[in-house]
Amino acid sequence: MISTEEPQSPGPGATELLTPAEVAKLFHVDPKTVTRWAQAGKLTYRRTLGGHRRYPRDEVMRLLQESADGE
Amino acid sequence: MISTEEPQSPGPGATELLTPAEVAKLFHVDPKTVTRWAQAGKLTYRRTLGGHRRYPRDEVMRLLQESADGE
DNA sequence: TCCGATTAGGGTAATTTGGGCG
DNA sequence: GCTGTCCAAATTACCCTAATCG
Repeated sequence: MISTEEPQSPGPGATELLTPAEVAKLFHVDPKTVTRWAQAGKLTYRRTLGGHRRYPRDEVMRLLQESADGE
Repeated sequence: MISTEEPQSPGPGATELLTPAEVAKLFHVDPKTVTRWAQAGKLTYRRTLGGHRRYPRDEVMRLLQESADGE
């Protein structure tokens, strides 16, 4: 059975990365807020060669689910 | 990323979230009252990494219709 | 290389939280 | 029991310019 999840297949060893805007929309906060979370060590991130932050999809989705009260 | 504003369809696994102020305006009550509804278990919610509450849009809209009706 | 959209910074308002009171 | 308001602290939102992304 093929997984009916996201059609993204980065491949082995590669992590799906989300832009600050994507993370911001998931939490319904400002992209700047996501940046503060990263600076506070609440979010892991990688940086592009130009200095922009990219966030691991797995990390973000996990935190999003953990934030639910029904969890 | 084109500015394709999509107020709906946030994506799989993601729920559209509203701020306490938005919910408060929809119900015409104080944001504090919305917080009490959440604490009382009458309203499900998620937390930002900073501790602020975000409420599922569909949940709020459903309760809003129920309250408007003679339920 | 040019170009639109996004992001990084910093600084300042506005909102939210939690408790308590009426 | 339920709601609105006051308070202080913390968090988030919006303002700007310059640089980066695609």
